[in-house]
Amino acid sequence: MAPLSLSSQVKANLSEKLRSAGLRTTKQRILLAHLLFGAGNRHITAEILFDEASRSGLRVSQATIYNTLNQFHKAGLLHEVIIDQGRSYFDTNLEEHHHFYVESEARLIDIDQDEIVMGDLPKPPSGYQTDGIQIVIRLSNK
Amino acid sequence: MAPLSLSSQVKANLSEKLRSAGLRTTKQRILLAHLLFGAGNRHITAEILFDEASRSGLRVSQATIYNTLNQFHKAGLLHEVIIDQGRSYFDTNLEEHHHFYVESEARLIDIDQDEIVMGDLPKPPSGYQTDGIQIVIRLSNK
DNA sequence: TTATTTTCTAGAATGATTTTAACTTTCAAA
DNA sequence: TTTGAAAGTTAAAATCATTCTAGAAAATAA
Repeated sequence: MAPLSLSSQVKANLSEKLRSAGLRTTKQRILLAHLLFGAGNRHITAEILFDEASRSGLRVSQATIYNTLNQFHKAGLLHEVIIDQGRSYFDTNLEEHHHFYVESEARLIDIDQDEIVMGDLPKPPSGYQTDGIQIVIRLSNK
Repeated sequence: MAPLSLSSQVKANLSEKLRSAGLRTTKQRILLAHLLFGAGNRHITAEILFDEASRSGLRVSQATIYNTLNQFHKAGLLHEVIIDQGRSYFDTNLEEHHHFYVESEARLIDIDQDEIVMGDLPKPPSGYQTDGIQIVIRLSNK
């Protein structure tokens, strides 16, 4: 496939996004950011992103995929969802929300925050602070 | 360390537990069941169980540790908790309950069911059924 | 006891992720 | 601009948890 070429407008927007997250702009990061953030909320694994990058015509190494996902995560651009033993999902939706997980399809489905009504959460033990809450509802085929 | 020897009473109880779960009784399974179920609720990884078994004097292969944890899980004697990328925890507490997870210590802490007040859960999409719900509250040191 | 099935084991294989070390790019300062 | 230090990228090797393999040992059934 011919290399995906991004308009300079799109590139400028993505560059700005990376810079304001404290990240340098590189060709690889711009392309990967475009794949990640260019089309609504996504749940993405390293493997999926690697395949999409390959198909889009930019040759990116696996190491760069992993580095980039981790950096974007640390910079607050992605949420990590741990739901499957041995494979990380990264969620572009940064709003607090939760997930259905369809094990048979290795697929995540968002649950809007307002679809789960929760009362008080338990206080963390002393000396600890809450870092995040994750609710996963596992689904199987009926 | 001298091999841990279990009283025949204890062995009989564990044998019964395995048999009624549909599992054959073997020396390894009895010892591992004792480590798992002999001392209140526990959150255990393959590595922890392997170390405890080694220290207790029975030489058990890693493969047996993994096989046994998976079999006990399939037989309903253990709950699997996926909370950490690339490592499974098995929980001997079969009651519905949830967890704090202290990342810096790789340690789980139970949250009693009645400490979390939840309203209605969202209905699964059509064609799917709910298999289980897991709530994890990640903690960091204050 | 004997036969059949299951379990156990060491070691190889797998699969996701991280590390290494050399090379390239970015960016700030001259 | 040039330049040089710091950061990023890469292929390949290493790591780590877990699973698989194939043969030996133990458990149950006949």
